[in-house]
Amino acid sequence: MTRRPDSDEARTRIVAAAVRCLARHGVRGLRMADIGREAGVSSGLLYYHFANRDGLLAATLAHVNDTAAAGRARAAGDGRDALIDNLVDEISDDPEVRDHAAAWHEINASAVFDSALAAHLRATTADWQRRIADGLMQTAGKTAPPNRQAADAQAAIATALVDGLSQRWLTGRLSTDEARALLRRALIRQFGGDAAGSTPCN
Amino acid sequence: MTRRPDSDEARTRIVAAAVRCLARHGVRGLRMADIGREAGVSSGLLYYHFANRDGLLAATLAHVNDTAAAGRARAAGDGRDALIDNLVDEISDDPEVRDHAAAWHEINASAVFDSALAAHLRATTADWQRRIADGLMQTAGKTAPPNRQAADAQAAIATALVDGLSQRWLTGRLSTDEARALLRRALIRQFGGDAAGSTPCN
DNA sequence: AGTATTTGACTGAATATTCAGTCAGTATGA
DNA sequence: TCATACTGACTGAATATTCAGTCAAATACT
Repeated sequence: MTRRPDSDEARTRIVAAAVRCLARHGVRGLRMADIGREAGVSSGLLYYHFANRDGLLAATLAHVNDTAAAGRARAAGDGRDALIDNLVDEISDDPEVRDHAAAWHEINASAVFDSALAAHLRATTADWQRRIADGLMQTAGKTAPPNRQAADAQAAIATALVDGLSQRWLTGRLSTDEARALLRRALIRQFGGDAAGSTPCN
Repeated sequence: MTRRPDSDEARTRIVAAAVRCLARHGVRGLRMADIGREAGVSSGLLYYHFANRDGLLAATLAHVNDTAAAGRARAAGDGRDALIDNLVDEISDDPEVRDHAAAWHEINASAVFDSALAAHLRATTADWQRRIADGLMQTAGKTAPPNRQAADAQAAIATALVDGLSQRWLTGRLSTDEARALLRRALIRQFGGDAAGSTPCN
């Protein structure tokens, strides 16, 4: 706790500011000067901590990615209903949730043209899906024989649904309530009772 | 092939070039000079045909939209299976389909921070969903009472699913075959009605 | 202890770069 | 000759990047 200005702390503040800017203006609207202002730091310091705009962007995206993973990890609750609630809560009026969703979508969009980013994203998504598939396996026993492959497929579909609907929501094509209701409905049907994975359709 | 009054042809070439650039580099990587080069035309001509970058972008978006709508309209076939086939074909190794999907996703991503774009997108999406809901209504009679509201919801979910999975595919998190299989599976479950019996797994 | 020296986070004005948009001029067909 | 289609060098504003210099804390020396 020395008084000396702490390099790490500033770096962290910069990345946090960049996340906020990213959520508000997108990758294309991300200005170094804005980030500096938002972080309460000079523009020069950005270059002290990061090689250039791309470097800062990469760090920012990595941070969002990590935050996503962490947030999903802490989400608790047993059973299929809790699982669905967690997923539905990825869409919410909470500004923090919205910012996070916007940033996440920016990463997704950028990853189409950035293979390094795509690799990170692959890992995070795999993690997220694994967590859901695990949840499904634990609850499946009650209604159907556990089937890992089916659970994986359902998890993949579920996360894609979350992303697809949350994009509709972020672009104002669906209200928060509509998006949540549709997502819940879709998830219930996907995870739903009909002897789950026992029907391998392919 | 008259030599001079080529205005329309050049305009078309420019838009086509813009679509290609959009699919390759995203909105954020879209440079007027690049579009000119790609179209084999001077940068000045872009401004002869379009008011500014936004105007060209709007025309490009409209073109992608029209192409999408046209493609979807021509896709014929009755019944739920044909409907599902059409949706699954939004994911394909055909380079044209891939470019189109990439452009579509860029538009989606940009629309989060651009309300004008969002308005366009809202209209196109509504169109797409209506078409699907119509299809569902026509086939629903056989297994369930037609219910417009339910059909609308299913259509919204279906298109979100297409977008969500196709993003996974564009970022290399799913192969073409995986994405198509998952999408088909999800749609069957979604449309299948919980009157599950009618689920032909093809 | 006190004082000199070094370190490194940090600033912001100066400079470089990028890119949408312009314009003066050329070529072509009617 | 007139209008239209077109060119590409150029401009300027917005942005990214650099760098000489400041200052507080850490360290070394007496």
